[in-house]
Amino acid sequence: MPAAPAPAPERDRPATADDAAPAGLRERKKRATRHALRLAALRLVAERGVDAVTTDEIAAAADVSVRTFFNYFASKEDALVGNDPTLGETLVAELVERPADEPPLESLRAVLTSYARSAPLDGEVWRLRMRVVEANPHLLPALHGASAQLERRIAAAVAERLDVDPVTDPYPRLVVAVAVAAVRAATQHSGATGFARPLDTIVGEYFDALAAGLPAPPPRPGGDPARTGPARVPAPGRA
Amino acid sequence: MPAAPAPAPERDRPATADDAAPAGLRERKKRATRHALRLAALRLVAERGVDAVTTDEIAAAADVSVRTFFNYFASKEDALVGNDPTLGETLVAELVERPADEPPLESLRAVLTSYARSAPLDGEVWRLRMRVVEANPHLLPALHGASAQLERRIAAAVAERLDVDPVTDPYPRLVVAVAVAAVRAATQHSGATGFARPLDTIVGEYFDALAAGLPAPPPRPGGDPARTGPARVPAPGRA
DNA sequence: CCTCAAGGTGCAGAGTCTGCAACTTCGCAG
DNA sequence: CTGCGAAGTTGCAGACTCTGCACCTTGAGG
Repeated sequence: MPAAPAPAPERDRPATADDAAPAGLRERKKRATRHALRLAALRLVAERGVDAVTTDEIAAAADVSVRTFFNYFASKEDALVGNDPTLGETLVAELVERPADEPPLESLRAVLTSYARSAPLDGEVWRLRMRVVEANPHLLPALHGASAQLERRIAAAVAERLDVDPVTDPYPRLVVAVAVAAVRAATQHSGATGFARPLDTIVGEYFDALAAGLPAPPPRPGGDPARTGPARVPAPGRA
Repeated sequence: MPAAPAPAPERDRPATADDAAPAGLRERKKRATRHALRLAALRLVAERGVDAVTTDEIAAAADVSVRTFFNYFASKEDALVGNDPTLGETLVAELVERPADEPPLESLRAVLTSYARSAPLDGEVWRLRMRVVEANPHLLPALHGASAQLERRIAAAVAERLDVDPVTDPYPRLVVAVAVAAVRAATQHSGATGFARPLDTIVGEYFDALAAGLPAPPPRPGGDPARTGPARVPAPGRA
């Protein structure tokens, strides 16, 4: 099933922004600091729990002042579960390059699988993040909230592509909300199953399921009560 | 067009929990205090903005101590955008009463439209909430996050109904994430259009769109560039 | 009445986060 | 290579959020 016939080109530059873009020294240092802070936060929290780690300690671990920590992240939670600030524009940029007549769900599929392909580059962050959220469920709201601004931004872009009013027309909001929800579900699934299969594959399958109208899963095929296969999305793919 | 043929019974007791359940004096007082606090918070923030209102002032406006405020809400944001703490169990309770062989998306549709029917009972809270979030976009993450715990709880219930493993099986997470996203999108749309049409109708339409695989909207019917109709979801309904 | 438990309150203290005013470092001409 | 402006870092003061704890107050039920 990962043998998708590549329905569209989708061969751009993913660019997670944590990417190794060869920029000036300043820019590189900034990225490094940001990354160091995030990693320090995640590592500390992973071993002690959210409440037992202060911004003081995180900053110290990354060798910067607390003030600097707050120059990079709006809050402790942001450091743990926040998205890269450039992600929104990156995704929108990829979106506008999709063929204008492509159905929105299809465009989003392309853009988001592309994202899912590049995101896990930063393996440790992902793993830690999932572990930390699992261990501190009260971070869940923050995790979900992290994509809120993103969602709004992308919905605006979709509205523009469709040439409809972004506030009164329901469609862009809906597709984007649903698409982002699917990506989040995929991410959680990926984390819950130990990152066994590539994230973009899972995201692709979820979009298949979406496009098929989320059909109910096979109604108890055999009768084995402990059915717990690795991952089995209803729709096999629209290849 | 809201003349939906009522595909399923869905005639239970919605019960928003801000419901007027005739309980003991203690219980009534608690509800009243909670409501007073929420309302006070929303009103103050609506006119001054989030950062210009302190928990002190909110508590004062509701005639309780700050400490009590925090007994009711985990944070200022929680008071503004948080869900009622009983909502999760209420929804799950309704969910388990759906016929066992009903497709999950259908069950969720029933439960969530029912919720959408009862929620707007508390008109002022809804209106203020939407207004406040619109005026303070940095609340958006909190708004999205508010349903995170809910989502997890419902997904667990769906997994149980389907008798699959809630952590390794992707389906429950996906349907629920998507369904909740649809409800949120509907809520936002409803707010953005001045609550012109009943929320449950909108939610119903969104579920139609979901079940139909989120088809692209009609590709520019005439050619009028300023097309801004009241609300026009692609799928007319699967009646 | 009387008692118990649930809820409300005040206080102290830890921690988060922001504005401001230096100070240091990078990028870029001249 | 030298110097200047922009960008980034830092420390500090201070407002605010949130929690634990001990002590009251009040509704529920004998």
